[in-house]
Amino acid sequence: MAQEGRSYGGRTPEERDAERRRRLLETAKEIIGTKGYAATTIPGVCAASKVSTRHFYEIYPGKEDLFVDLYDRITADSYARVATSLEATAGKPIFERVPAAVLAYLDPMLKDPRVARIAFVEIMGASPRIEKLRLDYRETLVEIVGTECSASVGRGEILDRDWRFAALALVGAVTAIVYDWALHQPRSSREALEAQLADLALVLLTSDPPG
Amino acid sequence: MAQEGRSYGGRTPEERDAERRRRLLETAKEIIGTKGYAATTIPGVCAASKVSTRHFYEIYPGKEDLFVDLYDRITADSYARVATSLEATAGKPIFERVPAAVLAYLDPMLKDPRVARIAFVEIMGASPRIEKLRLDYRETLVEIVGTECSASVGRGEILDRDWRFAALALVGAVTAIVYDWALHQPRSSREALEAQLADLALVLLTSDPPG
DNA sequence: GTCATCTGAAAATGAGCATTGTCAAATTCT
DNA sequence: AGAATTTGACAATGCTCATTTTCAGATGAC
Repeated sequence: MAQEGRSYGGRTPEERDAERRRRLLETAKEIIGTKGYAATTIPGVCAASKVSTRHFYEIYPGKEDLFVDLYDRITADSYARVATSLEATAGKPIFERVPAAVLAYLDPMLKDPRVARIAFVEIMGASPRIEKLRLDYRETLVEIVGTECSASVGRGEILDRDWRFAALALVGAVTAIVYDWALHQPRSSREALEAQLADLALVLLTSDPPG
Repeated sequence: MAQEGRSYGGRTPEERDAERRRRLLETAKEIIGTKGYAATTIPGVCAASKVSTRHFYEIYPGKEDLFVDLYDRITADSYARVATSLEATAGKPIFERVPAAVLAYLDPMLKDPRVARIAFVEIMGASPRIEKLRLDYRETLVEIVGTECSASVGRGEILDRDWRFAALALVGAVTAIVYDWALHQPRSSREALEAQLADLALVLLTSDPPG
């Protein structure tokens, strides 16, 4: 019947909850990004993040929900970067906008191999709900590519083509390459990789289609 | 102490074993390719394939081994097709060999969406052992691409480039596209998709690299 | 100071399998 | 026919978690 609690340790209930959630997400990133989702257990995450299982279930309905929250935040971050990039390059030619947007999206994965593993590998086929989430998010990406590129076609910059096909190719290729780069040691410099990725994006989205 | 058994039902022990293995593999393909590896249980596979769990453990040490066997066979099949295709097009220009080999590899996945799901999604991050298997197999593919394309460079057909990067891009792109095609209904004709995939392979492996 | 609330740790519960063992019926060999 | 082997169904075991509950101590409100 407790309406909503009082302060404790100098923090409001909301602050305490947010702090626990932050620790859970940080630990989940570490464990899922290192051992994989299948090898991740709730007691394990709770122990490593110093949050009791009781508090865990006050925050999340279950294990899957923690993963969904984590993936949502990773994706939202990347999408926000893409939006910012596209705004920043508004009015510029597609040959500048596309590479900038792709690299903006990938920045979190290039900075942290755990994020790359979560977003590109662990997310796949983890569960029906998570798989649907992944495909829905990807569809948004496909639409963004289609919208931007179609507009560019209208401006006479590039030739029209099957944008869904091209977008899927780009997403698949970039996924495989970045995950491989994040895993391998030694590896080329981030700058070199980014130059290759920018070229790849241009080839797939802007160079004249065959046929 | 039984050395090795006698015939039963008109079949040798080896034949009976092979028959059970065949049923297990067929059922595993159906269940893993439909519900996913995470949702697959040994009792479930055994019931659906009419093999008792006792016999299952006479054939496989455990659950993971069935999946490994299935994936091994799927991969071996595709690799054999690639080898056959490359032999059949020996001496021909790279612009013919590459598309033919790529489509030869993909034939089993284009014929059966369950195979596409297993080879392209369920295999990812399923377990450390299976993930290593996937990456090892992919490395073989990367080497084949590198070998064939470098030879083509030597013949003056195409320009040299980072073949590992190009091969990973091709594998990643093709994976995403074929899985998407296998899942979506309605979908374009297989012929149309194959034409697009062939173009994609040519763009990534043979068209002049930027820079 | 006293009582209600909040906390972290740990124990308790329960479900879902993977894996092993049992056994009666079917088949083969001699 | 009779002994030995093989089979398939099913019961039994045990383990790994997810999820719930307990509880003694810490903290805040008044």
